Amino acid sequence: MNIQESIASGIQQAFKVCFSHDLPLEEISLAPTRKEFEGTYTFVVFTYLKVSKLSPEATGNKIGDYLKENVAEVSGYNVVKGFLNLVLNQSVWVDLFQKLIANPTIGQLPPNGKKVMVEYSSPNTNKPLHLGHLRNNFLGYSIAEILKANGYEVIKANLVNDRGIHICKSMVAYQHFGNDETPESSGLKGDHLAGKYYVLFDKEYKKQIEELKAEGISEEEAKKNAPIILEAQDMLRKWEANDEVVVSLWKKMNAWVYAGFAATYQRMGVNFDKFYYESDTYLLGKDIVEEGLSKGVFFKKADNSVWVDLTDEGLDQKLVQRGDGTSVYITQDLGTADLKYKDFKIDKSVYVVGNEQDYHFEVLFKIMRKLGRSYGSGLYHLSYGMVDLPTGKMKSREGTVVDADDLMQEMIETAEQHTKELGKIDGFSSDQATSLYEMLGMGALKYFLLKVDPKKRMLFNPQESIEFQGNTGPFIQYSHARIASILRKAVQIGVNYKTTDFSGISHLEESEADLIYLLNDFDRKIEIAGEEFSPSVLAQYLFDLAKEYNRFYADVPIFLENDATVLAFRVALSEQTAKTIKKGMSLLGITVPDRM
RNA sequence: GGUCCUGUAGCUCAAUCGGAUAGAGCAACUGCCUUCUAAGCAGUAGGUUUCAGGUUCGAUUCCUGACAGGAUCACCA
Repeated sequence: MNIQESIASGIQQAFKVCFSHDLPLEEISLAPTRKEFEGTYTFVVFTYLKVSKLSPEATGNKIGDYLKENVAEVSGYNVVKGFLNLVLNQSVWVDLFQKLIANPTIGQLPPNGKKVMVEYSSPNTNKPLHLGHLRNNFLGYSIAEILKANGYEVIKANLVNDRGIHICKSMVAYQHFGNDETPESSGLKGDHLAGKYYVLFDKEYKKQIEELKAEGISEEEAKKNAPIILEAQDMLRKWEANDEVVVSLWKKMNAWVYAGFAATYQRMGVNFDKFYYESDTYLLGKDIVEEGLSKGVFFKKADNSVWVDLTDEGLDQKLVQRGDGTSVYITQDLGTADLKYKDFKIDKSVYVVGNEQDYHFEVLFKIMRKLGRSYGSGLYHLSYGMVDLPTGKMKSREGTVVDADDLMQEMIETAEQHTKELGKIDGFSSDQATSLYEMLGMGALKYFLLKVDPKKRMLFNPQESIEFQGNTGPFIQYSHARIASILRKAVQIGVNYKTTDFSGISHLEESEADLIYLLNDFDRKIEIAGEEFSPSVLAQYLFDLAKEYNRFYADVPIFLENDATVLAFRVALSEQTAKTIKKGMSLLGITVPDRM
């Protein structure tokens, strides 16, 4: 039983004894005491005045007295208005700390026997990744790691959008303007090469529209009849008919793009257990349409099109198959959802997709639940907001995007410059220095994107957003490096912090108790982050932890301590903090250095 | 127009699902390196939580209504 549980059960007893009232354990909630007051946990008594039939103060005092007498961990209390602040015995902290360091699997909850798939990234193969994709990839990777830490078996999946009219646009433009250019001949990364032709297509398309308009054709008609768009549509038909020339071009350009993506993913530090390709899955879902019809979940209209009626759930009627029997977007998503289940027998499925698709996923999930899928209740759309630039929204076709590769490179270069200015690379080999810059640059970028609540849209200012001080990745990385330095010194002068028994310690500094409180909170934060699908919970926690450690570091000189046990305790406290930071940051996909 | 999301310090974000005097970082200003890494620590200043009502011991949080920003409402994906 942990401290909170034993206090809660003490409160339950107190209610029984003092007010002859049965209070269910789940109803008892303890909040951390605010810094200004003495105490660790606070119990708010206002709610229970009807039960106690006493004033707030008297109620608090009565419960406080009972807890002080009957709960070993509680050494004192104070009541301010209706807030009962509980002061814990100092020995509680030392005991708690000894338990923490005895646990070899820090930050890993026991297996829960459940399987979850996290689908993220899901790029289009007609253009390179940009800033928005970075948020998606970092979020997806991190939430997968967080779910693992919560005891799930996790499958990371990437559903690659490798077919459709947008892919054909790049291909048509390449046929026209490519001159057999290749990544090798152009020196461009494959995905950037494909992206170049996607932009060229749009340019030519716009030009043709203007030409048609000059001939007196309406804009609407011009958009439909520009020769190059007709060509792209024709190419899509040929692709679906397995035309040899089209398919071989498609394969060639896709291979370039995949090579480019692989390099980008590697630098991002993300990975996948399973790739799905829309070119394989786009015809799925027809059997589910049949199933839905026979179960009465779907219905047919006069033109033979198939619909689902979600008006009873506050939504509209939604088309799931066209009158001519061809699929729409949601048809294949229905099929893919089932495919994922068939492949892995998953209990839950998380889709990391931007919030512009909120409605789509609401519909998709409602349909799967109506169809009675076993995983229906485990479907979750991790919807995240856009990343805006100071100039407004990013638009790929207008070239106002922040390219992912460029941004990562820039971050790493900034980290290098910053590190050199601080003169911190004495004794580093050039390989070590390079990997440090990479670690810091990527750490800053990932932390920046992950510290914000996913569902909020956020602003990215290339000039100002990336800092290395304050609430940033490098600040936490720095704290880790500081501790690593302490540990090196401890080993050097022979401190036996791993085998010392700390139970004799009778006094703790405030910052030490606060640190233990935070360290003990790690598992709970992992749980919350998992339940809320929010890495930002962990990011915030790690910042608080690093902040608290730095406070301790400034307040308490470790190696000047005369008492060998206390000295060893402080080193052990440092080590536990380092382990927690390292594990926590790894759940965000961020690595931490031993020196910087 | 319907639906959904968001609105907190000059800026970027928090606030433990209704709790105490709303907290951090950046930017500004003051201190602290002959002591374990100053990418740090301590401090000053900065707020009518968009606005108006309501619910109650208590509201940034819940309800209603405005206002502002965004997304979506395709037989596109």
